[in-house]
Amino acid sequence: MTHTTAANDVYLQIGEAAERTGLTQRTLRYYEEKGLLKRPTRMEGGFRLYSPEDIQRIEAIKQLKELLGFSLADIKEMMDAEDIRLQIRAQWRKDADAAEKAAKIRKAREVTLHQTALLDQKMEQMAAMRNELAQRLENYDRWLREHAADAPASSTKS
Amino acid sequence: MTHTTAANDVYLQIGEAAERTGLTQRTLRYYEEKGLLKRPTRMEGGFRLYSPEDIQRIEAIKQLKELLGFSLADIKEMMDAEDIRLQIRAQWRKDADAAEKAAKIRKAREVTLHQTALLDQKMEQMAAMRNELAQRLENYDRWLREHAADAPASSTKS
DNA sequence: TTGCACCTTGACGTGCGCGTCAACGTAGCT
DNA sequence: AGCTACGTTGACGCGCACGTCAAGGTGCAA
Repeated sequence: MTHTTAANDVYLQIGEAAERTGLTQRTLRYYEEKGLLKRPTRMEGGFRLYSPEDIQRIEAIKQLKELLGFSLADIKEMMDAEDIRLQIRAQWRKDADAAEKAAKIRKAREVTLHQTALLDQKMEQMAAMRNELAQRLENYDRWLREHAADAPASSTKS
Repeated sequence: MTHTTAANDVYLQIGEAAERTGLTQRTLRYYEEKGLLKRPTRMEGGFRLYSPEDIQRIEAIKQLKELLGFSLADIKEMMDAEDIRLQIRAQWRKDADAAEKAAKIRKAREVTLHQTALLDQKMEQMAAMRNELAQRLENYDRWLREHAADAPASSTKS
């Protein structure tokens, strides 16, 4: 409330955007530089203004990177596919060439299919891993239960 | 069969180990240098000999890295925990101090619990993502079905 | 219009995860 | 003993994903 620019607007300057997404300003500029983010709208003087959609996109990127460990190059591919998707939705009525639309959609479908396959593979492996860990945990717990009273003279607390 | 060292033995030199695991010799040495792999047994002249267990461990590391995108530092933590686990199993009978064993086990349990939590979180997010993709796929397919006959004069095959 | 917080674009620095030589030793066949 | 493939330890290089100044412009309140 002190002197924050456009306090009631939903558009965020880079500082606020960084804070909200948990990234740094440098990172946001870097993503933009690498084509992961489109150039956001600017104020008169050139200050970046991030729309809510921009913020969403940033958080999507963050997830893909931190959660799934994809490289920025990988993510760019995905985002490009996503862009095509949105582009399709935008041009839904304007462009009348149905054949071309079908081609685009098939392309998008293919990419999406590939992504789901990758995801499925990862999830499968993770599930297997999780089972191993769970089993391990059970073993620990069982041992601790069985030997709960065996300790000779250790302090009983903690 | 040409002149491969100890062709009938299960122990592998670094070249073969690299080939089997799909990593490079440099990477294997690097992992060893970083403490991710224990120093493997050596031949007289200092050549590394990887045991089947070593190979397994290498492949575990590879999975954790490539599949889940963990950093080598993260993986080292996990492997250290795993080492403690194996150490416990090895010293099962020798060391009689039950209290100490319990402490180790509780520590290992804690680490394992943390790992499962991380995994669960990741899996949850991935499942959500997968749903989005699946929905998208459905939309594509539906569109393609609905507009299958709409195309003006496109070839009917494919 | 001055002041300060916030922003801009370079440009160089940094840690990770290796790649890539260089110089040299070893294993095993002949 | 010699040849050659395979290995050893440095040490420097590299691309990625940013971190970190530096030098300057912008926005807004006082």
